[in-house]
Amino acid sequence: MLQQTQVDRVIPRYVQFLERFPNIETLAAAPRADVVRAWRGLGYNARAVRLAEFGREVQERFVRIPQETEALRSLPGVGPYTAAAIRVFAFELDDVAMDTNLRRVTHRLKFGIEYPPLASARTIDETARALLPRGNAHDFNSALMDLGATICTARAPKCLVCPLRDACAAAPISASVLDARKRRMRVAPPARFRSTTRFARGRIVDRLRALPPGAGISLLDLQRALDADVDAALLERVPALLSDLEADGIVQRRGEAYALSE
DNA sequence: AAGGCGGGGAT
DNA sequence: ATCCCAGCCTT
Repeated sequence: MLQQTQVDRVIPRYVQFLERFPNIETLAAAPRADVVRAWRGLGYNARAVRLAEFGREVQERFVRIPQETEALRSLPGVGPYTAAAIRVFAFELDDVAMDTNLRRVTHRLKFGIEYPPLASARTIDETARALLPRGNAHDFNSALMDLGATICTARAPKCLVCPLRDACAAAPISASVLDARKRRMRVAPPARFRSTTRFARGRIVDRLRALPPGAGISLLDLQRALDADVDAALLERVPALLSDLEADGIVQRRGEAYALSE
């Protein structure tokens, strides 16, 4: 849930999710569509599909969630960050969970303002590892993430109250300078969000999620339901979007009707 | 290496 | 209005 989604918005969903799926056995036994339904409001619905698969594969291949990086990485939805996060926060092992916060904090601390980038991802990672205190990875990761989320923020960092100010290569950062450097790097202006396929996909899945379990909806009815929210140009592309969603394992076609994939 | 994938809070 | 978020997977 925390992959590209802010902590404050995850917490209530996470609590609800654990009520419905309190352990890996329950998750493994649950229909995929149940997991996708429980995911409402979180976005990036493919993560729900991967989590459902994660549950099944853990039970099938490992019984319990493994601790080794290689084994974790072999599971669906588990990349470099998530594998390290499980090791650090669930198992108290020494590792670096390099998320967007740690990346930004480390860059600023050791190399200066991150626009333009002054170090490769690999170098950033090695730099953070060199700072990791043995036996205190949980505190280390937690502290730097919180620092990044509250003080060393992406937009307007609060260097004046930062405990690392004196040791920081970037401090004090002026918000306007940060903005200017960032703008200088920008290439093409992004499209209006409501006219993106991304928006339409989200509306489609949300409509299917609202269906009674087991029920489906025809293409025509679906387009009718989306008419108020989605541009006409995008409405024509709903069939293609449904195919994409089907390929992603989110949607299932049943004859002329569409539903969440079981 | 680049592009796709959501939704909502913060500024 | 725009930015950004405890990334991952596919091409």
